[in-house]
Amino acid sequence: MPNQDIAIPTLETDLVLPEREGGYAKGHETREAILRTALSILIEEGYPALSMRRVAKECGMKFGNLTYHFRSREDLMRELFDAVIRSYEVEFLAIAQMPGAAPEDRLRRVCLLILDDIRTKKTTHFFPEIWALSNHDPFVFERMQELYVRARAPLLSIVEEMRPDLRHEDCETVALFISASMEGTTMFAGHGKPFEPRMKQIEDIAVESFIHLVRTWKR
Amino acid sequence: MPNQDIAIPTLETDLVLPEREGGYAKGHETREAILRTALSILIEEGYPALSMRRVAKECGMKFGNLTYHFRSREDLMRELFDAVIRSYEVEFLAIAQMPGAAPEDRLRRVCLLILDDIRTKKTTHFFPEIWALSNHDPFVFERMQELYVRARAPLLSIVEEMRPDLRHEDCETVALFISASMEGTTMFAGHGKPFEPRMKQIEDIAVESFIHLVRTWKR
DNA sequence: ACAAATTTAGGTCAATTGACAGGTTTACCC
DNA sequence: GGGTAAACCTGTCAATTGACCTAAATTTGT
Repeated sequence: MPNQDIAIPTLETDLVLPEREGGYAKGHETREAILRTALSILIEEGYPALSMRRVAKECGMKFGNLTYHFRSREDLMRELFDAVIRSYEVEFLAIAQMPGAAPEDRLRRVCLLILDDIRTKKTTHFFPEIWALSNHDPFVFERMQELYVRARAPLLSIVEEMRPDLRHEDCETVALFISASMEGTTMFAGHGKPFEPRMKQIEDIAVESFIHLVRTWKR
Repeated sequence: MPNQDIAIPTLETDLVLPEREGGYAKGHETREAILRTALSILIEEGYPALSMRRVAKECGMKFGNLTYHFRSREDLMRELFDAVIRSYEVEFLAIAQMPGAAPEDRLRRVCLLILDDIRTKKTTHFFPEIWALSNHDPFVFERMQELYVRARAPLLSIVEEMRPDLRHEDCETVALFISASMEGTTMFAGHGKPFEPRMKQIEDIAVESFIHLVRTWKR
C-alpha cells in the first residue's frame, strides 16, 4: 500500500511570536524581521555565525537599533528559539485533532507528516542546532523537551487507544521510541543528506514497523 | 527475554591518532594532550567554547606553543574530529567480526552495543555537535557520512544474510533505518536525558522491532 | 659533545564580539 | 498639530578571538 498519494499539509509559518502588550505596529514588524533574519542565519550558517552585528547588518539595520529591540544576545536567542519551537507546537496541535479515522491510519498519517517535515531545510538544519545547544544550555534543554512532549502527544494517544491493555508508562516509552526513530533520520535522509532520495521508502519501512510494534508489543 | 545480562564491552580509547611519520616522543604526547583537552571542552561546553586560547589555558600551555602544534584553529578541529571519529571506527570494526552466531543474535548484540554507547556522555554530547556542524562544514559532513557507512556495515551484512531475497539497495535502506532509529534516541535517552532511566526498555523495544522488520520487510 | 630538530615563551596585530551611553527621528494618540 | 513614548542611530568601551612573528630553551640523534 503505497502512501505517496496521501495529501500532506505544509507549514508556512516559520515563526510564532507571543502576543505583545504595548508598543507601535512598526516595532512588532521590526522585531519579527529581526527574528526571521536570525533564523535564516542559523539555518544557513549555523549557531556560531549568529552574532548581533551579523543580524543587524543582514536586516539592513544599525547595530544600536538591534540592541534596543533585544538588549542582549541571550535575549534574542531565547526569543528566537521560543518563536521557532512555538511554530512546531502549533503544527503538532493541528495534527492532534484528526477526525475519527482508524487509529492505525492516524498513526500512519502522523508519521508521514513528521517524516516529510524532516526533509525541509528548516527542520533538517534547525533541530541539530538545538540538540547540540541543549547539551549545554539549560534554557534550550527545557524548552526543547517541552516541545517534544507535545510532539509525542498525538503518538501517545494513538498508542493508548490501540493498546488499552498496556500501562501508561509503557505507552509512553513506545511513543518515545517511535518519535526518536523518526528524528534520527534527520542526519541521513533530511534535506541535502545522502539518503534524502530514499525518504519515501524509509517512510514505508518506518510506518510498517511502527504499526506492527504498537500492535504486538509486550513488555 | 531480558537482555540486561549480556556483557557489554566498553570503550576506553577516546581518541585514535594517525600514525606519525617523524618527530619526537614528547611531541606526540603534547599533541595528544591538546586533542584530549579540546575534546573535553567540546563535550563539556560545546563547540562555541572551543577556542585556541581556551585549549591552551586548559592544557597549562602557552598560546604560542599551541599554535606551533596546530598552525590554525581549523587544523586542530580537523584533526580532533578525525581522531574521535577514528575511535568510533575501531569500535565498529570490532563489532563487525563476531563469531558465527545466529544472525538475529548478532543483530541484537550490535544494537545493544550501539544503544549502550549512546548513553555515554562522550557520545551523547559529541554527536549532536557534529550533526550540527555537518550542516555547514563540508569536511565534517564528509567525514561523518564516512563514519556512518562503517557504522552501518555490520548491520548491513546481517540484514543481507537474513534476507538474501532482497535487493542490495533495500537491505541498505533497512540498515539505514535501523541505524538512524538508534541515533535518534540520543537526545531523549542519552546521558542526562529525561528517558535515560528507560533506556533498557527502549533497547528491548528497538531490538524486537528491528528483528521483526528485517525478518518480514517486503518492499 | 655537538648540531639539528623540536618545543616553549613572549608579544603584536587587526578584526570581531557584546554591552552601553547619548543623542535624534519617527510613529501614534489626543 | 502638538506632545510623548517608541523607535532608531552614532559612537565608544573592554574583552576576546585567530593569525603571525621572533627568540630562547630543550630534547634528540649521532
